[in-house]
Amino acid sequence: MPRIREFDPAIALDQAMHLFWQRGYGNTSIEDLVVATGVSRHGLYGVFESKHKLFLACLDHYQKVVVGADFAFGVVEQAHASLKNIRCYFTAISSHPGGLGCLMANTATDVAPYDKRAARKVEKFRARMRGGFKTALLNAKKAGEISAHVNADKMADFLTGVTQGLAVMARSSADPKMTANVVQTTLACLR
Amino acid sequence: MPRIREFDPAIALDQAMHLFWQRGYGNTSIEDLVVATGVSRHGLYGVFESKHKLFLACLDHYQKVVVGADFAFGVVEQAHASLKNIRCYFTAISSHPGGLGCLMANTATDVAPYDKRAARKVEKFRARMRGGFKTALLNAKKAGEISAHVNADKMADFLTGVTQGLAVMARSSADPKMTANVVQTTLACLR
DNA sequence: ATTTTAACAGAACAATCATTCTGTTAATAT
DNA sequence: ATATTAACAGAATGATTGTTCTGTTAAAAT
Repeated sequence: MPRIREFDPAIALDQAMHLFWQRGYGNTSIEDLVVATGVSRHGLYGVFESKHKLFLACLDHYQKVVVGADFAFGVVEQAHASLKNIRCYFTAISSHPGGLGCLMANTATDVAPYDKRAARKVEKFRARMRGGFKTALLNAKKAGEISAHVNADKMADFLTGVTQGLAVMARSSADPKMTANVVQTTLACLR
Repeated sequence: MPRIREFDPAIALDQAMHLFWQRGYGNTSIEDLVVATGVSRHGLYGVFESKHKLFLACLDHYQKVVVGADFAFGVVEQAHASLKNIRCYFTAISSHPGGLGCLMANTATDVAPYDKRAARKVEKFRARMRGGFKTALLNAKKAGEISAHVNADKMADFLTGVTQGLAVMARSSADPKMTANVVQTTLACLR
């Protein structure tokens, strides 16, 4: 009996995510979201409840479609990923000048200190990266691609930390040569 | 003839800096600054012109008193600094759980994408770090503390990048063990 | 003592924020 | 056809934002 919804929540979520990624939580108003999604205030509130919950949903969506993409960190999370995949990942993120950085890293500095739920998602995100790197590193060790003396746990933490630094650099338009040097030196640590 | 100012702009600047560091630019209102500094709106505007200019002044102040402190990056910038100083610096920032991160790194993700003047300060800050690290690395090479094959420029870029990653981790309350692993692995790269 | 100057406290301002409300419209079930 | 349901567009709301304005007060120069 009810009137049918004229917008696709999944598409609106994706558009909202890109806006939050670009502008950050605090710099994005409901009006901005209305314009970007083409959905009325009432429509957004009806589906997502509040700006805050919409944002949290965007964090999950980001991890699904951006982080997990097989041209992004997804390449490291592939089954049987090894050194080649790690190199591939770092090469990919280093060739991304004038970028938006990483929504999770932006959230870590922006909203995590004020928002426990966002903070938890950031922490889970880091755990995810550490896990992905660790598995790939163990595979690489098994294949003899890296030294047997490498501590996979420590190295995974390290790679995760470097990734966050690269995200900050990308968002603030660091010199691409500097980014390249970070990546190059990081990969050299894996020998 | 005029009435004399009842507050010290230098003290107000320092207090404002700590507030911006803690809360970020967007999450800090003039009212917050009035409360924290004990200075009236008119007083703040009379001396600092606008919230934005006050923030920029805080970025400079931060670099002077926090970054340059000799228990912080200042230790790397000391004359004749070498490997020991770099180790000292990383050890110091790793033992800082539940911290505020780095105001410059926060600014890099928060406001730099929207504010050219802040972006320029972030870029200058990075150049400063690279320069400090490079000099210390060259000293360390000369002293035979690190391999002669180390490329000081590249390694300085790398250390700067890692530092930004550690700042993100500190601000979002990453597990101290993870931070320690990042630092440990980074320092191991210097052999 | 009086005038001058600018800092003072805080009200006032217009803009913008997230959120809610109002009346209208469209799709289905009867 | 009609009643019902919820989505629609957009106005209204109250709070908060950065900034400016108003009248008062205090220090120094005359």
